Amino acid sequence: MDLHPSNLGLEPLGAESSATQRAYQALRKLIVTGDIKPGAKLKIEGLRKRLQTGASPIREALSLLTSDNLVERMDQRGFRASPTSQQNFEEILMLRCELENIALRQSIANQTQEWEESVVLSHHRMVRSHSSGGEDFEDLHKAFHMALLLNCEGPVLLKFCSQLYDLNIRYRYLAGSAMNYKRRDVSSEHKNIMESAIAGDADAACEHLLDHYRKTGAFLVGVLDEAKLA
Amino acid sequence: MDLHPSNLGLEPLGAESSATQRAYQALRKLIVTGDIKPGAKLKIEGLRKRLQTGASPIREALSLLTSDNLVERMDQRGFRASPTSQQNFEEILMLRCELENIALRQSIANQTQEWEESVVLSHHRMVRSHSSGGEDFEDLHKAFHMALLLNCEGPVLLKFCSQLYDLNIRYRYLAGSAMNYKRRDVSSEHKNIMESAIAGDADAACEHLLDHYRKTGAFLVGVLDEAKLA
DNA sequence: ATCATCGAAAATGTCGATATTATTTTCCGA
DNA sequence: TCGGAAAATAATATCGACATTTTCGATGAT
Repeated sequence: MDLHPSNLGLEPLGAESSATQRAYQALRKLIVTGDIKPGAKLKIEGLRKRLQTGASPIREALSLLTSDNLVERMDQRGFRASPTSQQNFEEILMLRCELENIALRQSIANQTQEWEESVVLSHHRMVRSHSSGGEDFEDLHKAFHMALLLNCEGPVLLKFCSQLYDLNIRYRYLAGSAMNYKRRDVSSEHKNIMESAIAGDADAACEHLLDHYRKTGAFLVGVLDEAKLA
Repeated sequence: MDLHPSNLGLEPLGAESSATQRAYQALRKLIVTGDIKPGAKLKIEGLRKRLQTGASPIREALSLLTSDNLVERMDQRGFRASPTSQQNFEEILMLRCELENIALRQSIANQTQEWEESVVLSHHRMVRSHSSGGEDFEDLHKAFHMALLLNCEGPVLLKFCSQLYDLNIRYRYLAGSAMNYKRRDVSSEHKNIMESAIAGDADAACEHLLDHYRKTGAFLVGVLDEAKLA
């Protein structure tokens, strides 16, 4: 019964029905992963050839991405990928902490068996992909974090969280995607979050979650600083 | 130097440059004010005639509105105005309280002379329009509330607040726009917020602000309940 | 009489072309 | 030689037409 298509970016990416959806997903990925650099101009003609589709779907996809804060529209001068900055990163981090704190507490308050199981399952899949060096780790990582929140019964809140996740992960790709997770022991952090959440201890779960974000954040600021990004 | 066009919905609506912008603003207004009813199907052909423009601008405008949560896209079945519900209203109210609380505190923390003046000015304009029964009261009311937050130096946060404001005001129109403000003494609430903010008292300002929202919210839930909306 | 299936009508999504607008290059004058 | 205006170039924004999909209604069988 879910009529909302651009749901949370967690659909099976394989066979999208409309060309617009394909272009939307493809462009989103290109921008989030950094294949299209922050601030880069997005020329319709170039994208048309790159994605093998017409101009209309491209244009609609860009319009959708505009309101996701991944693309900016310059009134009669086309589109460009949203620029990055340390200020922007810190704002995203702050908003993520605030909103996910709310969402996670609600999720835990509404605790059900199905939700518990979905959290355990998504965690397991993420861990398995990580140890086997799976290519889909990033998707599963997002799936895990969203699974934690998904029980909160607030569609708008969830959408904000999903948007902010994508905005944030963009900075991780900028710093080199593999590196971060090898150098930090992030597994135990995930495990702590999951276990506290399942145990119904909202305070502990949120503390672990926000800690996780702030540590990742501090780490990233350091790396990005070296890379002279901002 | 502000390149972002769909800024916060506070631009002069008069002469938009592109047809897409015109359609976007027009459709937004039609939906927010309830001229287009919640859940109504948005047929391209109909809108094309109604707004005197081509199909492409309409489609792009609808795509933009989709990410603003004012329009929903059904994969191969066109668009429709987002439905309303009491749950949705309560979520919006909650998020507004959380986010504006953050934004207002930051605004006050960054207090400057220009900001103070813009708050006073926008308040005065709103009051004047109200007493003279001006047609633009709703726009000025939004301008006042946004002016309070505008100093917070967080573009994403501001955008969220602006979006939530529009989602919220939609419910007020649903209940009959004039009625609400006549029956409640909202003037003193506004005044309290403004004076506390200018005085630099963040705690008091936020308390007044959230109180203002919660009172309006409770009032609206009552009215909407009678109207058997949700 | 009810339900399923088929067909007609309408609406969506997509494409190619065109006019308008921005950008770059060139050329002329100071 | 440098600055600025004007033409040339490129890119965007918009339109109209077409193909595909959905929806609604009618027909016919059980």
